[in-house]
Amino acid sequence: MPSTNPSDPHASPDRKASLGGALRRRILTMHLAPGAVIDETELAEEFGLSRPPVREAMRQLAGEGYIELEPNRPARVTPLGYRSLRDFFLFAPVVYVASTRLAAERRTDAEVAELKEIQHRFRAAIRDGDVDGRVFENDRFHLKIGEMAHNAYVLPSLRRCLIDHARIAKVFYEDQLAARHPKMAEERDEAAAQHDEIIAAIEARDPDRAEALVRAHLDLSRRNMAMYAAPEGMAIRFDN
Amino acid sequence: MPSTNPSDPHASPDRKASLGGALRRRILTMHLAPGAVIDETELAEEFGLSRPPVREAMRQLAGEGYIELEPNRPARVTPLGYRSLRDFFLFAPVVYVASTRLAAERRTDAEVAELKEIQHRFRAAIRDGDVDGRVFENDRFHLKIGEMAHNAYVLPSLRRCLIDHARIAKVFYEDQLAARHPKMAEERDEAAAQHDEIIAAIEARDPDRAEALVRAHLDLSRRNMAMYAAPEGMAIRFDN
DNA sequence: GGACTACCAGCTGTCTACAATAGATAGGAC
DNA sequence: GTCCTATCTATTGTAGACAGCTGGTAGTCC
Repeated sequence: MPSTNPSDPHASPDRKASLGGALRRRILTMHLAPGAVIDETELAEEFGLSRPPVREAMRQLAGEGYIELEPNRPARVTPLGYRSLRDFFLFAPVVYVASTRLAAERRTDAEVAELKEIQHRFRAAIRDGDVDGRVFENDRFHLKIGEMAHNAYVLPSLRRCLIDHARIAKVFYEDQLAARHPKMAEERDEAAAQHDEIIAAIEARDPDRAEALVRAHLDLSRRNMAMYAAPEGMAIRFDN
Repeated sequence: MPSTNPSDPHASPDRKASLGGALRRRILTMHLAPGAVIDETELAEEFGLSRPPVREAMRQLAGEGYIELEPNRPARVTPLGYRSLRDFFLFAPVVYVASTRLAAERRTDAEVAELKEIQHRFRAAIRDGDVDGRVFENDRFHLKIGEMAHNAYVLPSLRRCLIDHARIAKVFYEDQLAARHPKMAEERDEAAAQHDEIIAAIEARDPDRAEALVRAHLDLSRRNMAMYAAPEGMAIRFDN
């Protein structure tokens, strides 16, 4: 019985919260691939729980959009289809702009400080070549801005977008060919620089500038994704 | 044991779906007031279920924003504070406009037909003075438009807004003093007429007109809410 | 008389065991 | 040989019982 083992890292007092956090992270970083089936029994054993609390956690994750449930069928990680990309770039700007504008108007000093800490960890992950950490801290960064908006409706909307933001980004980052592309390093640095500018605009309580910056930030992602999904043809001549 | 009673209306094959639907409806129509505690045991008995499936349903509802959960504390219906009104009218236009524009671009004929059916039931509820039915069908109407947008991110965002749209409207409609106000009947008819115009714009695949209409629709609600929350002073003279 | 403490009731959280359903596999019929 | 069908297994869904926490109450001490 794994739960009786004191060295088990998951035998902590709140194993359920641990389960939820772990599942979210695995889905965001694509360690659980879109469409992958999730076995209740397996998770229960891994976290030293019985199935009912695991099932509760699954329901919650389903409500948040991480997984999808069908009756009498195993739970599956929310798929990420070709349509997701289009859907995302249609709706995400709306949510991100609303979130960032409100954050610029309503932020507290303590929140700005916390945002800077997240950005610090984000830059550290880039420096260390830690792709998962980079995806995760980027998620935390935008989520924190959503919290700073202090609006009960913005935050859940943003959360749903961020799930697929992270997963779309991960697809791009982990592609080895794309990773070697010189534009890749450029994009990485520019994204980090944009984060700094967004922080500055929010700190200065300047919604207009914050909006312009976050639009540019999303546009950078969008252009990279387009380049990745529909690259230029290879420079090969068939004339030898 | 209520579940063994064949005449029990809740002993249907899918009691859990029934539970979720009933709870959502009760919360939308304010039969479960904001902040009200929800007793698991009570619900389990009412729907002829044991507590685990009830708890699962609660988690799902929490994820969707209907209720709030805290550890070792009873579940509570999501509160509806003075800030909710402001938050709602700040963010709802953004979501409704996105939803309606996309619906106008992507709708199918079958969906338009279904939307007209919902509108038919909405008008019937108004005619019959059925306040709960009016609130519920209005919710269904806007939700259907969200489905017609065929965008995985818009729909959950809209869902969260609609929960409080229904509840805010219910506060207004059920106020007896406001109900007697002559503006009330006017607003009722105008809202229904706007629904018809929105349907027409979506059917005509005209996103711009649909956007203008839905903005006007929200503005009508907003003005009424403002009037309700901050009415003009009473016309009483203290001179006798 | 007021305040602190220990007990107690009720609820939430969890576990084990059982029932029901879906998919897979093997057997038989055409 | 192919298709259909029936059984069988693995997984999901549910029930009932137990453990742990919270809040209230009553009793006692200062």
